[in-house]
Amino acid sequence: MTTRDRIVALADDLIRDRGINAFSFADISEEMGIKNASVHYYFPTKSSLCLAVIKRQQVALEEMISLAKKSAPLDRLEQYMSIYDRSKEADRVCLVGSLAPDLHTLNEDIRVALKEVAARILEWVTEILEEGRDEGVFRFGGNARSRALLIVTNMLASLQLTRLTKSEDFSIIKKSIIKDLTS
Amino acid sequence: MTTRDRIVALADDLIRDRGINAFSFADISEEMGIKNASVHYYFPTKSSLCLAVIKRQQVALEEMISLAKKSAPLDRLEQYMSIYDRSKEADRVCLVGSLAPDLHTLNEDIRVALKEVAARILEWVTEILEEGRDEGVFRFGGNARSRALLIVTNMLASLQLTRLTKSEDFSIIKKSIIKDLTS
DNA sequence: ATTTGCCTACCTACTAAAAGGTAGGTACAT
DNA sequence: ATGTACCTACCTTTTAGTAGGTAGGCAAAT
Repeated sequence: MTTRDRIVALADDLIRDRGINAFSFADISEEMGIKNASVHYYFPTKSSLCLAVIKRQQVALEEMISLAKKSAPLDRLEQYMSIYDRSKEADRVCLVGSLAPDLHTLNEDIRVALKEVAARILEWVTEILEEGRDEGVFRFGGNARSRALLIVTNMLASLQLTRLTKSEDFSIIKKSIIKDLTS
Repeated sequence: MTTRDRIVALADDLIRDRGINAFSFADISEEMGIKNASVHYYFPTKSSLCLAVIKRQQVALEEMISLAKKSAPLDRLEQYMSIYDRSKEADRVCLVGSLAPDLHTLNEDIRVALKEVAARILEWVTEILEEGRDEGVFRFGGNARSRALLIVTNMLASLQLTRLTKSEDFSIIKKSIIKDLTS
């Protein structure tokens, strides 16, 4: 991994651990054993670093979507949920859930990119649900996008809420979502 | 309203607008037309101010719960949801949803208080659901607490996600929750 | 009745640390 | 000899927080 990639990965981790406004270039440079100015060499501003984190997420998301393309709807849904599994293990929240509360402190570029991510996730889950219903493996009321909104909000907030309640609540939420859809 | 109460109300608004780590004592003192040091007179540290915000939320929550006590389950659920309505109108997120992503930057006192709030909300919604099911007005699979987890996560994240998608999505989510329970 | 003293609710003026960011230099690889 | 990937050494602003002062209200002591 290049230094640049390591910086972005570390920033991503810090943002999802404690929020965009609670980490500094010093946190990154110290952790990496380089100097403050060297981080600025790759990312002149904090905004540019944050944007890189989001763009990376976008790439990873597209990769996951196209990798899952051939799977059955239920498998695809479980793959979607597994994104949050990995976050939960490290007690991180998701990127959208970390940045949305601080949205009003972020510049336009970042807001646009974040909106794209949110829209893409919703689109993907909507697609999975539609296909699942057509195939008869999923049952749910309302249209697929409304159902996707419910599921995405469940997943997003589960990482946040279960920081405060019990960790087991995370898997309770996951199992309930699947059960609701398949029974 | 006393100066002290105005400070707490303003801090609450700022936290839910842009996050705990993106507002300063200067934001408060300027808005109120007093000096930085005067805010410190009431709240020696930022943590103590944040704690006061959470305690205020706890009081408001208990007030709402006891005020709603005699209402029917469906009305009580709608009263619970109306908390988020008021936030959505001002494009604010909820306190738990604002602080949870930044939890690792907060001290123990605050974490404990926030856990209490989260637990109390869950308890209340669980109660409403149980009673609604017993009375035959609500239908849902799984136990009441699991269902409460789903609904609370829906509401918490709806404020965050709909900052990024469309505002109408917020009422779509609300209506879907009610419809799922009552059909 | 007036003085004395204390409390509340601010103020001025400051500090130390941390923040994001910059200018310009260097060492090595191509 | 040019670019890449760092570095040293700054700067400015903002941050949370503090020390100590003051003006007015109240209340007991003289």
